[in-house]
Amino acid sequence: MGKGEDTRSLILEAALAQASEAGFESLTIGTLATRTGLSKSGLFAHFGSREELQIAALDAAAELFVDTVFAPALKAERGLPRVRSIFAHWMQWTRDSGLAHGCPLHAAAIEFDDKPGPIREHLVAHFNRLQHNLERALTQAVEAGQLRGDLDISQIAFEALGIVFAYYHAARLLQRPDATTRAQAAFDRLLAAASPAA
Amino acid sequence: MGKGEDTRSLILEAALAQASEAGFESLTIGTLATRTGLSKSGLFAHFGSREELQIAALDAAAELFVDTVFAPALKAERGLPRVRSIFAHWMQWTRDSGLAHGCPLHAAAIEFDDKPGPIREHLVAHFNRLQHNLERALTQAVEAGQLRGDLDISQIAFEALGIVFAYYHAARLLQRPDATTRAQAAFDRLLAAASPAA
DNA sequence: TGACAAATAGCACGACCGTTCGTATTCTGA
DNA sequence: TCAGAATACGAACGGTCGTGCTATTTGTCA
Repeated sequence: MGKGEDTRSLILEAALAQASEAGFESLTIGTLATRTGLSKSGLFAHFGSREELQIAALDAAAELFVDTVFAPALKAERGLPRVRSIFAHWMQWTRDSGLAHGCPLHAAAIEFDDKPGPIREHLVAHFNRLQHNLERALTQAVEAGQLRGDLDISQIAFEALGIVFAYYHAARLLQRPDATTRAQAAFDRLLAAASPAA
Repeated sequence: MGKGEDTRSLILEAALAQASEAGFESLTIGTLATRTGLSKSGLFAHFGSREELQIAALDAAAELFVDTVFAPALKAERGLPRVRSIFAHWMQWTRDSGLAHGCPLHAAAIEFDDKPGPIREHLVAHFNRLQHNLERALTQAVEAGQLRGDLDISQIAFEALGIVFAYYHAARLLQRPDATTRAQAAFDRLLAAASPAA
């Protein structure tokens, strides 16, 4: 009950767009107030502090990520198809979720990797969950006999993350048109080396 | 001639440390003035604008990167040894160069990937140079017969960059002790798949 | 419909931002 | 040594920052 909840999620929506464009440091009360049409103090009252606002936005981003990347991948069948589906959704998740500019989680990862505090802790938890979800999908592919049994799952997840980071870098900063192709090739090679046939 | 040059490089040294700790957005006149013991206006006079200061710091970081990563690798012999040397220096270049905290270039890459302007252009140029230097070393390994002749050099460079990004992420944000091992394993696998024997 | 709570606005605060300008200090070369 | 240039400082500016406080509006339920 209450329309406070409504405006709160409107604020968070604007916050995600802002974080996507210019990072979490740019998540300022004044900017967000202008963006939502609220007054500074009116917006402020919803969170109590800037840090709480940043945490709320971070958690919202993580939730949106799960909904956009992992949830749809559940429709693909268990094992390799689901792994490939996760990767495909992952690369274009900001587009799919309306965050036209970069991945807020990636931005936060660099901005807060050296700043202890609750934001950093939330961020680490989100990335650990991402890693865990990814490893589970990979494990299922192993169980289905689609990937080698002696595989180091954690290593595959590590390298997959790297491919996505390189993709973001090439696509966004360098604006390279071959970014998608390169990332896909890297991922295919990663899975090929992990398949039992070889 | 002149002591202006001296203080200027002292300022840039402090700026690199600051950017390593908290990113380029944290490169503020006031902070840097305190850090160097100069007055705000005194420091300001050396650059004329904050943006010029940021550009100078960015260029200094890129120069330091080349001196710390590529220059020492020239001592290793041409081909695979040099490629491996580059990678080894790359992973620990911030330690080697006294920037105890993250890589400023990596931070800048995320902070400015969506902000057009001279800073972004400088950054793109630096990363293109990095890519070029890396590809040259790889090409030499191909010419020496240490890597396959039909190799897509650019693809290898793309994936190597991804491995380094994943390493930064695991080592800094997640503080995972296996970060170095994972990155080295990924790089070894990358080179193994590119070697002619297979 | 009226009372009460929830939500929002208005205003002020101290701090820091980049920048300008006039002045003082320090260095340098003849 | 002494003039002139190079360098650094201090104070002030208009802005924006996060955050309190007090009103005022808005929504909700008996």
